[in-house]
Order: sequence, then structure tokens, then C-alpha cells
Amino acid sequence: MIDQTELIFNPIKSRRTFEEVSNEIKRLIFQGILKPGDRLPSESELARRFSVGRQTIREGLRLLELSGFITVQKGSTGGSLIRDTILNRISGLFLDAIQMKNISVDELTLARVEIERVVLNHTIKNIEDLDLKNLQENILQAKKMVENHIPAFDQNIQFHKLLAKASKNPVFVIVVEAIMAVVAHFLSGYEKDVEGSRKVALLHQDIVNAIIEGNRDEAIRLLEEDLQQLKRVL
Amino acid sequence: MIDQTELIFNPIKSRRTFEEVSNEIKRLIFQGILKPGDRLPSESELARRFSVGRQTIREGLRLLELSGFITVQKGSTGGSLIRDTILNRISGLFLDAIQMKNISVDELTLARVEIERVVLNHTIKNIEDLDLKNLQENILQAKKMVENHIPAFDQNIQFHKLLAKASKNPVFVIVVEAIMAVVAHFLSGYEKDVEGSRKVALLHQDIVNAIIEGNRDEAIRLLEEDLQQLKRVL
DNA sequence: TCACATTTGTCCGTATGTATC
DNA sequence: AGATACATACGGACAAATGTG
Repeated sequence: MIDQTELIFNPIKSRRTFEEVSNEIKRLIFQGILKPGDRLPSESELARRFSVGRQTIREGLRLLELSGFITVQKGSTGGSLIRDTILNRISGLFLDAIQMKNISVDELTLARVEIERVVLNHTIKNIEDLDLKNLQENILQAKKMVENHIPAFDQNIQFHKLLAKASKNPVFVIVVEAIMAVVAHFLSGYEKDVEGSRKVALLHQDIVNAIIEGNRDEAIRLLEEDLQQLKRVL
Repeated sequence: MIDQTELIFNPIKSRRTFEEVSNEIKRLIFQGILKPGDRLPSESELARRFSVGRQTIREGLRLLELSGFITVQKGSTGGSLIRDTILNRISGLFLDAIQMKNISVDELTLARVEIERVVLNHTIKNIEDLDLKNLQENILQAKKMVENHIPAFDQNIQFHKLLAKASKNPVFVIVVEAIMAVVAHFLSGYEKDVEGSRKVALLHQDIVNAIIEGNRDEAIRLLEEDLQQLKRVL
């Protein structure tokens, strides 16, 4: 018979001190004691407060930085700043996984179509005026850039993130954010394709129009056309 | 007018040496020169080869470790081992994001239902005999455990990962893997619910049967019942 | 059982680069 | 331009863990 108390009490000291440093600071963030925008004490000060060496603090900060909880800046007013999102870090790891598994454009596009389709269904259901305004603003920016013969790469990727955000489900936001990081990576070799950017911006405009008109099937059809267009480019 | 050459050429040297160390080793992994199971040279040896200090090497290794590329062990036969997957790290970060955003069980379940539904469609289309064998084996294990009054949480979570794997799309695998990490986290307080495990195992059996019979609608209906069952527990 | 070598973990002192005032 | 505060980086040292003879 297993002594169940063994399952209840976790070891207090993890094997490595720098992990404790990271976890302790993470705890303060989760509890809201440290908020986005706050600055951590300097490395020396942290070392003094935790009673550990600076190297240990630094390795703990590396963990927090890679996890997206802080950014670190040099200089006299530098230091570790608490950030408000760890989404970009998830995207980075997602990208690593895709590269490691040699995932193809076809596989990515297939998954994108399926996932963004269901997200769009919820977006149509839950979209609010502010979301529409953001989408319109995004398209306007993209159009201005292509008029000046500058590709609107970032804007067109941002469009899909805005769509996900309008679904009002944070899980969708995270998933789409990760997928779009991979799309951006695949696209990074085609940054001079102004004509492609123009086509996509127009498609995005049509999608928003279809959403406004409540034409669900048309919106989804256009979205799929958008994604297939990308597949052809790559 | 923006000078477009600014957009094309990225800085070759990153600001910090330890990032270069991490990127260089990552490159060797991506290129297949370093393979899963291989051991990196010791920290001192790496420091010698890269002509940097050991502290710099260590911070680079922290990045690789947290990204899931290596595991590090102490001792005479210890060191840094190349791993074969970084999926669990993605799951960890995904979990961080969910905690930070205070995502609810409802929101998670909604996203799960939508995403696992489309994944199941592809699974039904692409499943092979080996996948079916793995699923049956998984259910058998779960049933054995509940017969011995042991909850089969890990098996029941693994079931969903196996379903995703059978879809033959690695993007789906990654997404479902991340989502299941969150499910496991939500479930961690209910580890003694043997009766729940039993119900779920039976549902899983029905799902596999429906897949074998090619009854797509029934399989999806059962999957949704499975997920809603979890929502009721929490 | 007992040394011994190897490797990571940790600390300290020092020096340099960098951003801000 | 100079002073200041901070991260970055190096080298040396010892402790702790882990396997071997």
C-alpha cells in the first residue's frame, strides 16, 4: 500500500537554485504582486535578497526571459521589466517544433484552414464594434503601404490575429498566434511581393464585408481562398 | 521613404554571446549533425571550443534546456543530452499563458470541442491499423487500472494525443499536445475519481468502435460527450 | 566499502560595454 | 564629456552529485 501522504507533500527545495529563483518570481507575477511594467531589482540586489550568487540569479532570469515573463535591458535605467504577454514565446517554441519536425507548407495550410475556419465561426458570432474598427484600421494600413509599393506583410498576419481575438476565446487567440508565427517564418523569404500583399489586403476587406453582412458562408469561402493563395505563393 | 535594404538585412551578430551559443547548437540540431541521444561536450570543453567563459555557456544551455532541446544531468556520466521532442516545453509555456490569462474551464472546453472535432475528422480519414492498435492498447490499460481502483488519468489524456497523432498532421499533434497539458493541469486536483476514469474509458472504447465502423457522426457525438463529461467534473 | 575522476551547481572578484543623465 | 548604474562576460574556486575501479 502506498502511503498517500507521499503524494501530497512536494519537495520544497528543487534540485537547482536558479529554478527556485525563477519560480519564486513567477509566483509573484501570477499572484499579481509583480505587474506588467514593474521593474525587478538589479541582479546584485536580487542576489543579496535571495542570498545567492549573481550567476544563479542570471540563470533564473534567463528562464523568465525565455518564458516571456520579462525583458532585460542594458544601461543605467535598464534591468528586468515584467511583460504583459508570453504569447510571442509560445510562438517561438512552436516555430522550433515545426522546424525540428520538417513540417511542410501543405500540412501547415491544411491545419490553418481547419482551425481558422472554426475560429471564424465564433468570431462571426461574438464580434463587437471595436473589433470591426480594429480590422478596418488594419486593412487601411495595409492598403496604404501597398500604394507606396511597400509589402504589408506584418499587417496581413496581424489581420488573422485580430480575427482570432474577436472570437473572444483566449485559447483560440493563443493557438492562432502560434500558427501565425510559423506563417511569418515561411513567408520571410518573400518580403518583396507587393502584388501578393495587395491581393491579400483586398481579400481581407471582402472578408470583413461578409462578416458585417452576416454572410457566414461567404466569409469562410474567402478565408479559405486567402489561405490557399498563400500556399500558392510558397 | 523607407530604405528597403533596412528590411532585408538582419544583424548577423546578436547582442548577447549566450544567445549565439544557443543558436549555434540549435543550428547543429536542426541540420541533423547533433541527433537525439547525443551528448554535448562538457561545459568547460564548450567554453574552450567557443572561446567564451563557462558562465556564458551555462546561460546558453539554460535557453536550450527550457526550449526542450536538451536535458542536463550532474555527475561523472552526466552532461547535456539532445532530446527528441520539444513538445512538452510548448505545453509548459501554453500552461503558463493559460494561468496568466485566467482562462476558464468553459473557454477551454469550447476550444477543445471545436479543435478536437476537426482533428477527429482527419483522424477518421487517415487512421491506420497501427494507430487503432495503439488506441485499443491505451483503452485496455485504462480499463485494467480502474478495475484495480486506480484512476487512469494519464491514459485518458494520452488517448486524445493518440487520436491527434492518427490524423497524420503534425500541426494538429502539437496543438492537441499543448491543450492536453492544460487539461491535465485542471484535472490535477481530481486524481482520486476512479468512477470518472471508468466512464471516460468506456466512452473512449465507443469512440474507437465508431471509428472502425466508419460512423463519423457517432464518433464526433461521443467525443463531444467525452469533453462535456470532463467539464461537469470540474 | 572506499577513494577517485568527471561534470554540473554555485559563489566571488573583476573587467567591460552600454544606455541615461 | 563625464559620471553613474546596470547587464554582460571572464576566470578561479569549491561544493555536490554520480558513476567507476
